[in-house]
Amino acid sequence: MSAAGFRQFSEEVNAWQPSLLREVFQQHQHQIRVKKEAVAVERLELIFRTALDISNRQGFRAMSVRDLSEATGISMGALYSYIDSKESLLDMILSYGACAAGWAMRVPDSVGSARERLRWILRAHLYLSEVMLPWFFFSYMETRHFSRQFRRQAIGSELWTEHLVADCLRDGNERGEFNVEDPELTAALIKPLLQDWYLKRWKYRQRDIDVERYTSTVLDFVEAYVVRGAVSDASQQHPKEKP
Amino acid sequence: MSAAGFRQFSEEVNAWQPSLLREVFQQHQHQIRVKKEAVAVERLELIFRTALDISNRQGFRAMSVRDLSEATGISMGALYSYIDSKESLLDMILSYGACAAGWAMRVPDSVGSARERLRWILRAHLYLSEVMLPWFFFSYMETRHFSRQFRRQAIGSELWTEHLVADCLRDGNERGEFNVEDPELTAALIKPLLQDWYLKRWKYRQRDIDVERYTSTVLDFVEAYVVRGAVSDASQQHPKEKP
DNA sequence: GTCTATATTCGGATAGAC
DNA sequence: GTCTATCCGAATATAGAC
Repeated sequence: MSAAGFRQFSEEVNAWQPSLLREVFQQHQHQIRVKKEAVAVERLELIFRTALDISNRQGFRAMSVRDLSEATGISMGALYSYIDSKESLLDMILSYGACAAGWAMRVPDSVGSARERLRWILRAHLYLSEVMLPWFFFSYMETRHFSRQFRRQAIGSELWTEHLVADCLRDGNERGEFNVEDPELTAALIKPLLQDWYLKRWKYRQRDIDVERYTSTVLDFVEAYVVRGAVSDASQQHPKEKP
Repeated sequence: MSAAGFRQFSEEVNAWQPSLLREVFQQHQHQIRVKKEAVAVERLELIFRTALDISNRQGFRAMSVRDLSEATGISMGALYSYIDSKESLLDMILSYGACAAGWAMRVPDSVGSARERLRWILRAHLYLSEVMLPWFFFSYMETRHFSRQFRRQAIGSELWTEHLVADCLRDGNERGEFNVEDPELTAALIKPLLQDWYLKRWKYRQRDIDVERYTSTVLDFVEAYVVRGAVSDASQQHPKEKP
């Protein structure tokens, strides 16, 4: 998956959505009484989208299945033939997003410089969270209410991104591109900069800051710290963003 | 309020707790049937502490008043003579924390350099959130479930800190201490670095990172960006932390 | 596959004895 | 001021007709 311009990234992800939904349907067939894939996938998309929307305003627990029924226009009875329980709805929503994220965040093998890889990772994370904003917000805010199993999963994915960044920083240190005293702690500090984009989306929307502007500012912010005092620092003090 | 060492800061805040509780009691007397201040203040402290604890694990909405009754050892009936309703409990908890925050974040007039003022603000915010961790976590996570009125209040206080930082950055630009292209956006990016401390406390505890270590890393991180290319940059490239 | 109607559980709030 | 017992509305989940 390339992370060049946001427009292109967004189109690539959206082109994948249908096959993601089919995968979720197949993985959860034992919880879904409806058998026709075409019908189910269409309904599931509506159910997930609506559930995320309501949950992100009121919280998942506060969303009654009745609310969901009314908002989707699907009756209580029918709804319960797509979901086994409210818990299994949560289950499906989570694996839906996790599938998408796992797929979109595959770092390409093209080595390149550590700096370029760092940019790729941060950019991909920000772009992905913009495309799947409701899911990212939901996942962050509801994690602590999950069952043990799901919570572990969510925390694991939080740490996974962090390790990806930390590895990149260590690599940059070795190559003389970066000069980072504590790569783990630095990676930990970079994470909330990525998360703020989907947690405070309302604020950035109000201020007319789009995802590309935010991304390039974060990259600047991070790079100022990580290249400070590095061997190849002088030549790249104020690098132009390469799209 | 000084923000020198964390220990000292913490003691100063804790010395104020009793009078804060008394103030909350007096402000909410119309919702509290119990009249003796001494009794009420002691019980309220227990109620708030326990409510924050349960809410931060399960969410405020998921915490039943029965849960709270059992955890505090106060019967349902007695509990309802301290709170008018679950909503008014929320009300009291919020003003309790807001009082404390408003009091502890008064920036001292001693001008000093912009850099020193920036340090003071960030440090005070981090230290305060460490002392009142449960309240900060609660306030962040539950804001979106609040009623219109409380939500405005919470958002206002989010923006207030941000403006404080933005002003400081603009001032630093004028003095030639900083070189920040967009003070508002930069302040917006600094905020999540402060918030991560109380949102992911478990992670930092696991890694044995204490509040002073975290604070000095954040200060380094932020300063690398804001002083980059500033007039007085050269002389202060790698400043030692002054306690 | 979808609907309406309902069984059952749970949580907020109160009454009234002590 | 504190307790026990209870009311009542709301939410999950299901039964059974179409």
